[in-house]
Amino acid sequence: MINEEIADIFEKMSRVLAFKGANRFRALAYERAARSLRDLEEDLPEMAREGKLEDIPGIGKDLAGKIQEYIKTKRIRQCDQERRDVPEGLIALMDIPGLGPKTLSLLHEKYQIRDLDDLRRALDTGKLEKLRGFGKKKIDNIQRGINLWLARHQRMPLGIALPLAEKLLDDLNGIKQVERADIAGSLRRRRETIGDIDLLVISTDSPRALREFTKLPSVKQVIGLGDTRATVIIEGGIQVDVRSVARESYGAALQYFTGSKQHNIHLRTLAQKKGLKLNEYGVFRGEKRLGGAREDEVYRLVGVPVMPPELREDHGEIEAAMEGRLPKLVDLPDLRGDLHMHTNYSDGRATIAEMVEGAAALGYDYIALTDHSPSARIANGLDRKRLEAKIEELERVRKQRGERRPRILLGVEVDILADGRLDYPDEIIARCDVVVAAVHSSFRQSRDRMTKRLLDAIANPYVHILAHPLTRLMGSRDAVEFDFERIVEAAVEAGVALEVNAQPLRLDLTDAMARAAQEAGAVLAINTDAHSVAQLELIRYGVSQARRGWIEARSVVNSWPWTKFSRWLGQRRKRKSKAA
DNA sequence: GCCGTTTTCGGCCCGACTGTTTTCAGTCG
Repeated sequence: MINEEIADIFEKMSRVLAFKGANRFRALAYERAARSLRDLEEDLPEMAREGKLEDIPGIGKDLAGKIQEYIKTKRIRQCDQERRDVPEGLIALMDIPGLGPKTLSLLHEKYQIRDLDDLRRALDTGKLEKLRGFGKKKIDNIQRGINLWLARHQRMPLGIALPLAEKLLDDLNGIKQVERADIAGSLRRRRETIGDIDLLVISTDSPRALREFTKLPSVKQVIGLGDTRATVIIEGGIQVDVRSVARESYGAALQYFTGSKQHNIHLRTLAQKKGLKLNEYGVFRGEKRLGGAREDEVYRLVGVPVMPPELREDHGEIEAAMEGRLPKLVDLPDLRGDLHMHTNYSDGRATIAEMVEGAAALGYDYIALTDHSPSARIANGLDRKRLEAKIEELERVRKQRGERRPRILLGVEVDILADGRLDYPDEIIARCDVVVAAVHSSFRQSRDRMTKRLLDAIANPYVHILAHPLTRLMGSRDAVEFDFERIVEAAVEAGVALEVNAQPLRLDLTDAMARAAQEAGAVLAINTDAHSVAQLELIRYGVSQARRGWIEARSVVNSWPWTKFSRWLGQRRKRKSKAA
């Protein structure tokens, strides 16, 4: 997409300028612009045609001209020129922790270092020690930064980071000097991938508490240790920052370290306009401290109602809060059922009875057991005969449990074949209470074919849910390509729900797509796709993803009471009979 | 390079930590 291409150019430009020692605010302007373009929903060429480029935050006359130039010629001359004398590999090195533009610039000038290999050679031969300002510690730090960079080149999925952080919280709470500990940062905002783990504590003796923290068994390496902050590496090469603050500043610190950066800048700007100063210690007017012990107090003083962390991306939540139109985000207790899970009839590990028992423990009112259709051979998809066997067993479990919840619905996860047909004939899926359709093969079809394929599936009157629409697997498989707007439109028209799949490597739909779908009037289903009893608990990742997408319970079919939900299940089929 | 309820110039979020510095620059979040 052209927006991304231009954002990349601006991002690089920002780094090139910093490297060259240009006015740092000029570099910052490019960085801001790049971010703004990445957040943009509209197509740049379209906005250019309508003369609306300068409406984009951070885009002024000059950058609008550069965007125009790129749309016309696929390049931006001034950016190409600026980049000419800066080696490509050097720019990438700015991602290494501890290496900034100034240091790299010096290394380039003195030793002609152009890329990672040059840098490592220079380190190995001990050349750097001769440079002014380069002591042993600094050189060690660069070496460590390189290792870290190589190890965690990719961000960690939320589903790995959150349990690790929760374990660390337990450990912190076990330290005598720690009064309270919380998760902050992108983890608290539940971003789908996490760079570092940020933790915050109140302590009776901060230096001591932090020292104790660095001695925990899970800590592999101490990067930094001060009176208010400790930075360590834990197992798996993950960086953890712990900050200790006074009780009266805790709310301000929690707000500050939760971010996002853009959200904070926006909030600070508002504070400034009111003549206030907002930092991690509190809200101040001049020297006078107005508050900061509680997070909601910080927001209130700035004149913005507090909002859930998942919204804090500066994607319109501050404006929405001030205008009193914050969404009532869906939450875990809202969910009354899970509509996508597998048993040992296909590739799940647990029996029907075990899955039902697990769902009962979560307090669900209804669930659908959705095993695979036959073309999913690796997943042991059910042919007609085994489907009959499953139906019989399901009946047995139903009888055994009597009136006890959850209600057990016969479901199926039917493959959407490459040509758009479903992997069961209508007469079979018509017998299922809940039909979940999904792509599991031919991922690389053209955008047009994939769009048609999904439209065909949505058009089938027995389909209730389009599962994991993007079909991505983080770190191993890219999302399939299709015209999302058309799919949403068709789903709204048909009353088909789009899934927010809670599997940590899927998180599919994305937050932005879920939000766009809800805005277009679509309904959603938040499901685990569980393959074991334990995986039923993954639901929280689906919920946090939905919350990041501003999703309200009213849009989530499996938060609806049984009568409303069962009516929705039946509605599709009535339409069919009306049409027939 | 952007931007404006201190507005067309002069700011731009702001504080902690580190290392090597004798008073601060670089980097990070």
